[in-house]
Amino acid sequence: MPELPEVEHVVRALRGAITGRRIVTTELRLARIAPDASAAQFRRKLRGALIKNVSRRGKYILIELDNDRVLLTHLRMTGKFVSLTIDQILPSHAHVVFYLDDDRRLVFCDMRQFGRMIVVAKSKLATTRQLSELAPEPLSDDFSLEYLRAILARSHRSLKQLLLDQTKVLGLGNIYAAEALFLARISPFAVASKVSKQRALRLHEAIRKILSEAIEGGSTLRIDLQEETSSYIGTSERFWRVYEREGEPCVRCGTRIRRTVQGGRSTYFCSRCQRT
DNA sequence: ACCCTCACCTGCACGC
DNA sequence: TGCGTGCAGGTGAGGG
Repeated sequence: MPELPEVEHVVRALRGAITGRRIVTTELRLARIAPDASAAQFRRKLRGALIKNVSRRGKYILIELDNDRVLLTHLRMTGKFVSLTIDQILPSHAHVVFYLDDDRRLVFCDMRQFGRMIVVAKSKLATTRQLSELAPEPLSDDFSLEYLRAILARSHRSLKQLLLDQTKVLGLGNIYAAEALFLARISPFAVASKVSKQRALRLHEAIRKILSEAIEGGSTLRIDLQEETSSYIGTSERFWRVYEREGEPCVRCGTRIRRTVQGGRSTYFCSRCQRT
């Protein structure tokens, strides 16, 4: 599920659902979700805290508390939040339960158990390992064409791999990296340092377009109305131009979309539209 | 410093 | 039906 746009949707939904609530108590049911704290420490750091705001840095969710701490959450592959009343039964893979003062429970579910939570002092937020190395927000002015060109010039990796590196370009995952490269009409195998100025410009525009389109829910967004998934906070499904479309015709030229493995991950591309 | 590979998990689709 | 295989949108440890 979650690359930057999906995380942004989760953040917006969470903000509406839990801002102003107080955390009465917390149940950490699977220790590896919060590896830096015991269940008791985790509960203690959050007990009684008022949720002031919910925000995002890259794919990290920041739940800001009034006790000078921030609950950092990364959904990784399958993490989800769901809001339940006190008498609804817990879904499967419910690993963390936050009991709120409105008699609801905010539940973190994660089938693959890859998701992570950490409570950080607000004063240490900027220097915390998870956040300190991240590239600039891709939709902010800091992610300028000049920044991207500098990053490209310094790297001899393939573009696809570079785009997945959160310390270089923030927010893309396997899907949006493929989609951005398709939009920019550049091969995922192109060597970063050899990308021309014009292609760098196209890539810069494509990254911003693919992310903002997904966030603002342009024509390609359709909300999944299925009962089960719509109860999860911030869930949606989309139409992809190349991702998971192996063998189907390219939306630009009709050539069959190809899939190959690059760095151990699937890469989808049009071999005609995306020449180096 | 940089970059690659693999491990971390469960579930699901597929072929035999 | 049942079993084995491969694959899944993310990261970070470990090693070259």
